[in-house]
Amino acid sequence: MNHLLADERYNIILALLQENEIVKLADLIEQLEASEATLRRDLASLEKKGLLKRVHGGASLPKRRGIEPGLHEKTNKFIAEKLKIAKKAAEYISDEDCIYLDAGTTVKELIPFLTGKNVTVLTNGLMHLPLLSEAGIRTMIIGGQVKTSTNAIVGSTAVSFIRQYRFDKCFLGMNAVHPELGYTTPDPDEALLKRAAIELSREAYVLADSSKLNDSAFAKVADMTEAVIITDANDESILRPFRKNSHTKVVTA
Amino acid sequence: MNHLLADERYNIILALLQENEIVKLADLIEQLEASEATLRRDLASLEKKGLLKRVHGGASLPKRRGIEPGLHEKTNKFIAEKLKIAKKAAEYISDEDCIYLDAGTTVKELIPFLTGKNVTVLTNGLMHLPLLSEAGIRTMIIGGQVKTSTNAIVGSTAVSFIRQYRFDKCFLGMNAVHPELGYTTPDPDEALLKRAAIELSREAYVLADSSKLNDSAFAKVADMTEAVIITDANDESILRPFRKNSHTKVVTA
DNA sequence: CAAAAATCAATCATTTTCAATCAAAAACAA
DNA sequence: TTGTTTTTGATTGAAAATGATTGATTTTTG
Repeated sequence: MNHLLADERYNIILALLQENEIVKLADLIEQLEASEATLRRDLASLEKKGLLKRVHGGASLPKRRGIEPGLHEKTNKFIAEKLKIAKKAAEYISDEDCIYLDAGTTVKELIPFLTGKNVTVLTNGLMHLPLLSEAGIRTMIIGGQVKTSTNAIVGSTAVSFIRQYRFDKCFLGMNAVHPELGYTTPDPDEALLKRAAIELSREAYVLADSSKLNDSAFAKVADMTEAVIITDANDESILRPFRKNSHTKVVTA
Repeated sequence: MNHLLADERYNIILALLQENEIVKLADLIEQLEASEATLRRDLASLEKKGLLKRVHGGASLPKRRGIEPGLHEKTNKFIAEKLKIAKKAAEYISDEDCIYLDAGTTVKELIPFLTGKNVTVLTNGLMHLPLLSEAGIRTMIIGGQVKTSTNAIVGSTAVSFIRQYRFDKCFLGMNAVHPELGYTTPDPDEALLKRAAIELSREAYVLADSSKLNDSAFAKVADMTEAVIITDANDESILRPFRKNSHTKVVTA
């Protein structure tokens, strides 16, 4: 087995990682018969995608939070998609930005990409705090009623709290995205907060995997034109309705 | 077998610890084939993360290990005392009360006693949220800056947030309690928030085990007369200075 | 209690690994 | 084919981790 393609090397590296939790660069050089420089680039590239974490002398599995058994089944299915979306969203974040992070699993994947960007974060998601703390990010949390089922802050207090601030960007999760009906979510309280975040941001981004597209829920958050939609869907038949309105901005991860 | 990566050594050390409760440095040198200096650094690093406790000649499991269920048993040395204090404090809480719970381990012990009392809670302690949720208590959290070292909300935003509310009672932890110097704490930001809570409450209670008595810290919170002190100390020689001022209310658990 | 042994923290030289650069090789398009 | 872009491999100085040495501190022993 002589020359391997880049993607083949990627797959082997990731497979070795799954087996051993950690791989040494020296071992990779031997097993894949590629140069040190190439494999070093491979590791850098895979780390950028969030698929592994580089350590001195090799790489290890990235720390995955949230081993709660209940949520495991739901979240795991779209984890790769969520990661792609989060990676894309991170490209829009600049140094020194003040950003709002909505509660939710997709937005959570965005946090590891914030390290080193020196951003300030305001969030209503209690589940984000451990990761934000670990990433060493200046964090503020919205005050208000704790909704225990989703570990998020909601309610009128939360809305008036958030109105004290202005953001460079906001990143929102969303339950349903529809070309004509716009962004919607089941809980009216959450909808109010999301709407406020959009209004207070210079740029608003909605992160939604393809299962949320062309669906609608009870409470309206905003029209399609009020926020950029970032999704993993690349099927043109799904995306075409969204492109009809030229003011709707669609980004594919 | 080649040299081990740092993370691999960490994992092996921790695994050995799980098996034997204690590991000798000399054994690690032999098993991991690394130098004394390296392993010494490893132990220092792991101790910094709180994953083990260094002892002369090796390392042992940290006292607070066993991460899952009973948070009640593993906080500090004074659990029994804290529990007695919390139980006493709970006697002052009535049905339908609106109460403020300060961050801190002693106040945390109070939460299980709230079940069934139909109270509304405002808190700045992120560490309280799981227990409050479990107890099914209507909970609001203060908005503001997250202080990661103590898992609490602090800062000027927090103070102005709390001023929107009024409480029937507030329950505060305290680092130091002194008969003449009053209630003090090391962090001025925390002091401001505690002081605000006292002002906004019809009745204020400070929960402090005997190790905090007759001590003082940097930032003043309030005079002794402004809050009831609940403590486990029953040594009259300790308590007498506090009783000198007849306006100071002392409760022994 | 004092001496001896063991362990510790701090420092420095050595080795290993890293990131950046550039030239050669391969893949690709016109 | 020719020219261009992408990928790869080698080289470099910088950065990080390691191992040995030192003297200070702690524990054990007599």
